Amino acid sequence: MAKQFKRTLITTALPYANGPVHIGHLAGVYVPADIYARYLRLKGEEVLMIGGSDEHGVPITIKARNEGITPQEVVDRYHTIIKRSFEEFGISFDIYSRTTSAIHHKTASGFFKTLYDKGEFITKTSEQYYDEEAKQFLADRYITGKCPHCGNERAYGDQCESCGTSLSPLDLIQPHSTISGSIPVMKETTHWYLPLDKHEAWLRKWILEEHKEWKPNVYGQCKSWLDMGLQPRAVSRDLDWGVPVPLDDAKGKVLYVWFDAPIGYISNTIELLPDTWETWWKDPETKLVHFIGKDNIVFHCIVFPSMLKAEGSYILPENVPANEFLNLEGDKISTSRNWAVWLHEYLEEFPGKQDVLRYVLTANAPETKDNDFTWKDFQARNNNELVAIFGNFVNRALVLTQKYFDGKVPAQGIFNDYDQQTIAEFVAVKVEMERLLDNYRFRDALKEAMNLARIGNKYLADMEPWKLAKTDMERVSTIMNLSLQITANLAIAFEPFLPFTAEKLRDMIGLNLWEWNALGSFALLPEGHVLGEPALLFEKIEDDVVERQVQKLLDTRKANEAAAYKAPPVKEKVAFEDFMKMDIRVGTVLDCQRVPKADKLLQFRIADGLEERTILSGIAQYYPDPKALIGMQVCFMANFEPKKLRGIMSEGMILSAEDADGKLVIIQPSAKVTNGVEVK
RNA sequence: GGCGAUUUAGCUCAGCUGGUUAGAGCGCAUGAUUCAUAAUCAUGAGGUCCGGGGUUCAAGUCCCCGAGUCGCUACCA
Repeated sequence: MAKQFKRTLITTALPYANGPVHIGHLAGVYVPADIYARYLRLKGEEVLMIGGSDEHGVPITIKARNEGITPQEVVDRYHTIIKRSFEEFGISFDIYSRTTSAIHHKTASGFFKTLYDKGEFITKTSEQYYDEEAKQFLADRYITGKCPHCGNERAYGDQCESCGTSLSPLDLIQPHSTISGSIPVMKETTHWYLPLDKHEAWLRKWILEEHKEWKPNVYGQCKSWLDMGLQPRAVSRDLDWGVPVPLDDAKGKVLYVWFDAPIGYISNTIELLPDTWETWWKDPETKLVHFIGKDNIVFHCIVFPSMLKAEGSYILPENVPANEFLNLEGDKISTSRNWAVWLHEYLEEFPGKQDVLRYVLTANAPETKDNDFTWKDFQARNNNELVAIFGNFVNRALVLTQKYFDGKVPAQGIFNDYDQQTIAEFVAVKVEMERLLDNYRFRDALKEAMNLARIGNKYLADMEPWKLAKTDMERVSTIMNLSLQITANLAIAFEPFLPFTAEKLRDMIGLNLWEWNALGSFALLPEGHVLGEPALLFEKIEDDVVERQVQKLLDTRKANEAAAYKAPPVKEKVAFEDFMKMDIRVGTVLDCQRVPKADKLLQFRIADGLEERTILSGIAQYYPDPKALIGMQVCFMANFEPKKLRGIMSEGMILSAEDADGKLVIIQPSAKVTNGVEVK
């Protein structure tokens, strides 16, 4: 814990280049990482902040296919938007690159080769779907078919977007390839796996014993994984978009994104510092810190460290300050549902207000639990805190100086006890801010910075220079000098959080010196120094502005609801004989109960006119009271291949209609019929 | 279902290894003040610390049972 480091390497989760960046990304990763980087730089420490776009993986290829463009064009588009909006927002990356770069391909495949040569991988052969027409294995997302759960015809091999359940390609009914449309066949394929189980022992010691200071959620989740026992993880996939596996017998195989992406941190460092990058990744005196969201904990605490350890020459992260999630107006942020505040849109609609958003996201950061971003809160924090406390104090100090001293820093004179006490408070706040920042508690650190402005306001209120001006200009001189020194201190204290404002303030008062250690000094502005024209640091945000934003969101929600359901296109024509192959019948529910230890499954006992049969159906969440279904007549597929689920043999499928919102409703005959009759 | 985290004033959050009347910011109320973007400063009112048991001289803080929320994971014919 008390370990001293010479330099700090900060990595930020690589945003996936299939969409722009939104406030959730910012609050969770980039704003805190940027605060940390700026703070350390201000202290004069050696720091590197690495970022980049994650540009491989199946969803990007699908997006490309849907839009009729190449994957490269997709990632070019979003990489450009993301990179530009980060820059404009003041995220101070030393480099923001991408995983499609040549350097990354070289680095990642080299990394793989090293592990391969060291014998760190095992291979496993399994059967996967293969498209004979396109002559390639099909990634989960390349297979569509009917969702066994909700009947959606366009479910993907990994997930049904209609009902949200995750699937395996083998689950799909009537699977077909999205590439050629042909029906895929099962074929053997071999992949390399990283045997995480082999790394369990040292991981246990390293995390559970040596990093007890990690955040509770991070530590707890790692412990949970380690206690469950680690499994080998495939590092390659059959796909043509990505970093090719650098082996002769690996045609058509690329590195799995999870293996590929974190190496991007390394590649981007190499791109930036081709000669000295190893100092940053291999010297034990470098402190490596990963900023991520909570969904990424296991990758960064267990998987990536295992990769680094297997390679052998790399250091391990010192901390992984994962944040929780940010919600928006009470709802989960969602790219696909377009429920988000997009950074590039914010920058356009609120020009010059980068710091307002940075402030709100930090003051309300999801550091310990999920938080909610609301426009009302955005407005309140701007008007009541930035304008009223920080902006107002600076304005008071500058306007008073203008009025009484012609805009020149007046003589300091002699500090009295109250002055000294005020100065002492500043020094105390500085110490506290350091403690908080060093422990990744940015929300509280920002609060302390605001306290400095509060101290300033109180100082002016207590000293009342506007009254003394009538009797004791010498004292007023000291008061205003001190107030200006406070202002200069604010420019330093706020730099990590509100860099644009800090710069504006520095320019305004002509402060050249700015380093963290100057914080707490009251000799930052010399007597006689001429100040610039006072300008407002922040402006009020009126009701109609935030109302418009809320309206925009509501419109989005409405549009989403309207667009939520599109009747799927009619499927391929089938012959009557094919239809007749399906044996759909009516039966009566004799019994119905939940399957233990399964969230979604209901177990039906059906009177089918012959004997009885058991059918499982994944509709438990829509029928909270299974007993109520007893006695009801249902339609079911009678000649399905029986299948064991959760240890119970299911002999058929209950037919349900899936509503627009994904809700399943059981189909039943409109009048009572005899059990076992056919439906046609 | 399993595992992890979380649940404290209207809102957002602090409360380390259990110890006098549970804290902060915002909002609210009252007062003071006018240099300032009606901003500021002071004072105050707000809490069966998710619910139920238990350990202890003493529990928001430890143990057990349960509920809500989020994440990971299993299941989805």
